[in-house]
Amino acid sequence: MKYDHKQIEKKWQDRWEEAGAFHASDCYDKPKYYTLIEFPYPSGQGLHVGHPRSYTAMDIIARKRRMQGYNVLFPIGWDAFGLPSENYAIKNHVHPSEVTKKNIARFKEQLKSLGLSFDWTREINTTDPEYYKWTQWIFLQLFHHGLAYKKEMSVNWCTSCKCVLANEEVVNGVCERCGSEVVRKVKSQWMLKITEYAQRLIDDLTLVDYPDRVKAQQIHWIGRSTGAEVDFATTAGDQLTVYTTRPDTLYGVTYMVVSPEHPFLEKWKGQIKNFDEVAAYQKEAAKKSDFERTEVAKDKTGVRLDGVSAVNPVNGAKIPIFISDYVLVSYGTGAIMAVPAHDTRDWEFAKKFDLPIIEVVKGGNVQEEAFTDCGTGILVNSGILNGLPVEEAKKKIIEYLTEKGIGRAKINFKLRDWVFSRQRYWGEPIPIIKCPKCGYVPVPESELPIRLPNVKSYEPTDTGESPLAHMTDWVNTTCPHCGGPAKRETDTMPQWAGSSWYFLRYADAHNHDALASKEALKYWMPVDWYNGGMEHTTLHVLYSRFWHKFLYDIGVVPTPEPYAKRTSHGMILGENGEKMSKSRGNVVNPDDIVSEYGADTMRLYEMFIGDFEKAAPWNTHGIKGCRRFVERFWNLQDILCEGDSIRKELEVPFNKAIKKVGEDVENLKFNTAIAALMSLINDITAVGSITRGELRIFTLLLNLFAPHVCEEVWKNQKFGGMVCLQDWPKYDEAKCVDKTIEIVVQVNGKVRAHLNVPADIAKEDALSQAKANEKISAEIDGKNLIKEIYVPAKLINLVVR
RNA sequence: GCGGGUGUGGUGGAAUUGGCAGACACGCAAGAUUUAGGUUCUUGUGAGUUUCUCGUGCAGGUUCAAGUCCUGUCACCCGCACCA
Repeated sequence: MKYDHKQIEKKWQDRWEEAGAFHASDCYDKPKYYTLIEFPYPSGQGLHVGHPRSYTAMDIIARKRRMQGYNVLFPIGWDAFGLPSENYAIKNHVHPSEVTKKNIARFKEQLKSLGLSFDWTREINTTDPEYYKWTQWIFLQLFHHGLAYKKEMSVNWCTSCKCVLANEEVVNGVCERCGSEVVRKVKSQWMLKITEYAQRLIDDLTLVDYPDRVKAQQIHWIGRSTGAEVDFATTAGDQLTVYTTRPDTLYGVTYMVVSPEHPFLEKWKGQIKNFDEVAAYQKEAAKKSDFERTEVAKDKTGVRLDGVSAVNPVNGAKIPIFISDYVLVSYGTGAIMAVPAHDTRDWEFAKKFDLPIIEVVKGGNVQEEAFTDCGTGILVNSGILNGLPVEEAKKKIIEYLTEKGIGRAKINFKLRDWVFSRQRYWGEPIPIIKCPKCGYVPVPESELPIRLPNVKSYEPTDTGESPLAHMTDWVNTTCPHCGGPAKRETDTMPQWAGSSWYFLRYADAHNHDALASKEALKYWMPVDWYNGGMEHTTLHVLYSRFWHKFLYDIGVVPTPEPYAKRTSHGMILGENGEKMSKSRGNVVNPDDIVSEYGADTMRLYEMFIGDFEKAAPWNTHGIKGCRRFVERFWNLQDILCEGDSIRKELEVPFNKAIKKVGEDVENLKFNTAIAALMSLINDITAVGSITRGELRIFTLLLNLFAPHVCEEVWKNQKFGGMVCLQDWPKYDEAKCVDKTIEIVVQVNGKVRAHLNVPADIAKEDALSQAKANEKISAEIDGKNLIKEIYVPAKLINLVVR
């Protein structure tokens, strides 16, 4: 019999489907296991070899859990709203839903050809009104709870997409998606108050099993800092409040800085003698995009306010106020107290503008560089704080300021609220009606979903309005509150909306009355294991944790966190070690691999390629090794011998392999799990034959990685049923150790001999055998034996002089 | 600058309570089978001046013993970045 992957793979994909082998059961008394992959965006390019890396890994976990007796949910769906489909639609004058439909069909076919054990009965699609009804419903709940609000604000505007971007979508000053320049623009936007959850998003990381690097990145992104607000009196009459993390250095303040956008500047117009200069600087700063602003970061610029100054509240010193773009209006209070002796940026600015530098923490040479160390310094020149270490001084000054009513302890976050509107067509309409009398009125829940109307042109407008704005029939409506004429919101939601809750829908994908039933959520949540890309750490994962926490607070979901465990895979790079991309010409098409070598080989190779969590370059030669392995497995059928059990000589290799494959898979060490199976097949080949019992175990193990060929062998050998529905094999710990072992004998740390001894040999026997060894005795005779090191079952080291 | 990570044969990568560095695979070489081989099988394969020595980015240290622990340093990758 020759191995023919084309015939075998299609056949078993069909049989699994006919048998419903991978359908999650709705009977809730069995233990459940929910494995999740990031549902793909069905792009026009089709599947990338990167997709199957994550999918196969979770497929392996899902298959193993089924064999371990769990009711497994391993679902799939489509994150189908988004710009590429819309742009394609604009260019080719087809409806984005048509494009999406076509792309999904292609993706589906490609995914099915990989033999992934998805439960297709729960397939979802974010662009389906039955689905986005509930995305809109969640938005309404956020609105009712004051977490969705409209705000006039300066936003990131992509000049090419003609669309607002979230902070998270701006990378190095350019649009994450298209790479075009991003500028600031003031627009009225829907915002979501993710900042309200900042602290809990940090705290609850202790409840989940995420890799440290993911936790660290989220914590860093949320950017909590503790410090104090301090009120400074000014000669203009207003109190200028600043935020500082170093209130202990208050006596060292020699000037203050406000951001160019600070509202006081307009208010103080009459008193600022050099207002022309100030206005010119403001204008210059506003023109710069964020990118330019950070590009020139090295050189500090600014203008001193002539006519207004401040007073240091602790020592009465009169201090000048500057305006400079190194202070951001969006963080803290938009103003700072500058302590050049102990802050690098303030130090640079002070040097440039020749401002005094007063040392208040001893330990460095503040005329040479800022001394920022908080651990070792002692306060000096600081009145009531003199002699205190930094941390104590912080406490004392906050107490003092609080008592006097001129300051208070304060916690700040770098995290900003989430800009939630997009001026594009292909997204969920925001279910809000703007009434001239009643303001923003939510659409009644009974009217959901608000469907996307058919428009003639999907082209975004240059005024920055959504294409929906031209649809007067759709836009003009009546106010649900007062019944008067009103207009619909024409902005749509960002792509992140549908993906912020999709894992909930899988629990009960066809429910018409709720996003999912309470019982289904209670049973299936949380997701037990979620694997995805590192690039979503501060986007999708953070956003969906936020939504989930909100839904938890209003009693919709039963768990405070959506994902109990999150892991991340490394990228698959091109053969040249660079990121795969069309422009680099190093893209590998998974279809070609599946067609030439088969899905089983492809799956094995993607798992064998290297450490799952690290990036790995694709290597076409490497695939051959995996194909050979599959064929060697297939050919085991030709060397079958009598017997239904494992023979003595293979007892240890088999027990070891069962143990190792099981453990490695749990730790994402797929590469070494496969290596263990390759070793095992080498052991079998060395023996020259295999019993039915041995082949049975091997097939059960390999089935996780290469399911099709294993089903075929399973059927050929008439083991009964389907291999994917069998029990995971057990091993005997006692049979995982060899009866005789090899002990290394070292002299002065250098290997000099190997001993074959019984595994349970006593220390004395081992030592005397070692010394009796010819080579060893030649080394040690006539020398002083100072030390004997014995590591049981491993090594002997004789130290001589 | 801050946070996270990586550095091992010709190649992808194994090896972590410190205990034989290079598992497994690719590639390469020799041999066998074959009309043929981009097939299969067998054997070999870190380097060298080969009874031995050297070898895990570099320089030190601890230890009987270091890829692994400590100190310093270099290079590269990812994320963030004037966040007070």
